[in-house]
Amino acid sequence: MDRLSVTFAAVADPTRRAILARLAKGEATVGALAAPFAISLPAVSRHLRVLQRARLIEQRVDAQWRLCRINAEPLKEAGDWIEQYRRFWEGRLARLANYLERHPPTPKRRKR
Amino acid sequence: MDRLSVTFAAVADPTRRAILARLAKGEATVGALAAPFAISLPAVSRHLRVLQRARLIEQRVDAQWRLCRINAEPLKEAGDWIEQYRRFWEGRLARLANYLERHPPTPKRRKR
DNA sequence: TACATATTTAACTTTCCAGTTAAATAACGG
DNA sequence: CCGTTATTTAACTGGAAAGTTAAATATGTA
Repeated sequence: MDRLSVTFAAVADPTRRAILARLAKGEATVGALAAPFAISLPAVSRHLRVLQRARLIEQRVDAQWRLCRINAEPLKEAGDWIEQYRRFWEGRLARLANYLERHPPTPKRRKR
Repeated sequence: MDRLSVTFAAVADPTRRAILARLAKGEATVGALAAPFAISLPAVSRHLRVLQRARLIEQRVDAQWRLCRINAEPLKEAGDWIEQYRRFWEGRLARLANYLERHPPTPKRRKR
């Protein structure tokens, strides 16, 4: 899978987004990250592996703890991709599309 | 699934992103959208259903054609979510993180 | 050494996703 | 009405994802 797909897939899960939100406030251990969720620790561990594969987090070992840290850098590329489409949800084009939705141009029949 | 998850999941596929890129240039029929890909028409049809479920496209019927149109509006919310993390990949915080990565602070052992 | 804590790995289940081919549906044009 | 074109639905397959419990691994402490 390409990087962009991996990034988007990683954040397409509410648990993983919540984990990132928590890490935005600072480093945390796996246990601390797991605490708010009703799922088992192995399940969280796997979510972390997905985030790690997407390079959205990094882990550092401190004794028996794994301290997780956010690495938002892959989100830059994702944000850039989305940004391409900004003109479609704002400005002239969006208003035009909106207008056309309400006032369809006479639908020219396609002959062949 | 929540809206944001649905949106991210929809764009986490290169074929679907390519379809959106094509639609950014204007409306297209299902057949025209399918043409560039090496996959069957039913497969494309399902990709379109995923995009439609995410409300990233809309379809309009013209005789036996389904004309697809982009609706980037859901990307706004996705972009906003990503934007929250911008400060982590640029500016002070990113530089600090980078610095710390290179010069780890004396790792204080956790006692208990 | 032995125990407790933190986390991962293994093995398994269930569900979802993307692809296939073949058949169904819908609309046009002669 | 019939054949052609456009697209979807059905039925099936293979593989990946997310969850579970139980066992393994690693480290600090008594």
